[in-house]
Amino acid sequence: MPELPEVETVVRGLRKTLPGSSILEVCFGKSDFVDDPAALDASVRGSRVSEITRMGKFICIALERDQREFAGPNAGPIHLSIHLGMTGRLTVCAASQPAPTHTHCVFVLDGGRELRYTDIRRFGQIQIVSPEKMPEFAAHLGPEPLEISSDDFLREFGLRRARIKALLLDQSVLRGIGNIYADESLFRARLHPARIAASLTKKQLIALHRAIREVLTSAIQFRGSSISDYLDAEGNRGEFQLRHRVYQREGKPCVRCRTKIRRVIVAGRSSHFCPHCQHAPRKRKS
DNA sequence: AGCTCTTCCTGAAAGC
DNA sequence: TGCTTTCAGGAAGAGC
Repeated sequence: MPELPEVETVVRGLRKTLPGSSILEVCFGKSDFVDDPAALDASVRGSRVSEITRMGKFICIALERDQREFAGPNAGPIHLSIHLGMTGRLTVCAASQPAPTHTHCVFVLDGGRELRYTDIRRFGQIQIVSPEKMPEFAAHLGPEPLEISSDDFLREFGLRRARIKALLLDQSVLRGIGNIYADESLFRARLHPARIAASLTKKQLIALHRAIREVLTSAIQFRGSSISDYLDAEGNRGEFQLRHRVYQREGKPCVRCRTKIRRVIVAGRSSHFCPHCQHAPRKRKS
């Protein structure tokens, strides 16, 4: 499932071919995951891609719109914001290539190309964000985990009474971390996912901050983790799944101590950890 | 504040 | 073999 490293890889792939492209029209398959498909088409039809950035797990495609074509309040730049959900894929390819099943949104480009959004489960979302709505959009998201300073990290986590795993998954605390990288970071920092953030020592929090940076940086280098359906913008698999130390390794030996990796539900999510390296917190309830 | 439960959706895997 | 059930999970919202 696409998290920060996967989305970053997709964005880097899109940057190779998409900037400067014109969008001729948008075609939908199933469109129940889009608020207003007709409005989306009207907003992007005739626009030109300027730049592509990432905000947490969101792909932001900046579009320039000619004043002559987009009159009045409809003129000016906008952002196309795309969240891949669990199974979303975004690829650029020749229109002549057969579209995979579950391709639900096609941006027809100049030069006989298409930007295709394929999403088996349709948990993703595609929306238009105007410049004036951008601050509000960004306000729902915490800092980038690769940019937050250790001081800010300590401040954010040090006082929270929630379990550390829940906080790592909370996009308003940090943007971009999902289940894979939460588990992998906690393993590397040797912290049990159910630990209360505020109960952690400064040293432990610093170790976690560092582990997050290391895991995400490494995962980006290996172009993400291809478990389930993830493929990058060029249709390639990532390789970081081969380097997972706990995620989806239930019952397999810990790479550090050979103890069997366990899986429990924390914050409503499967959480993989080594019971020897990551000590459970003191019992809070039955 | 933070927890749990529910909803959305499909396909893989388990159960019978 | 073949059908039915269960489960996974990102995010948001409800209710406690």
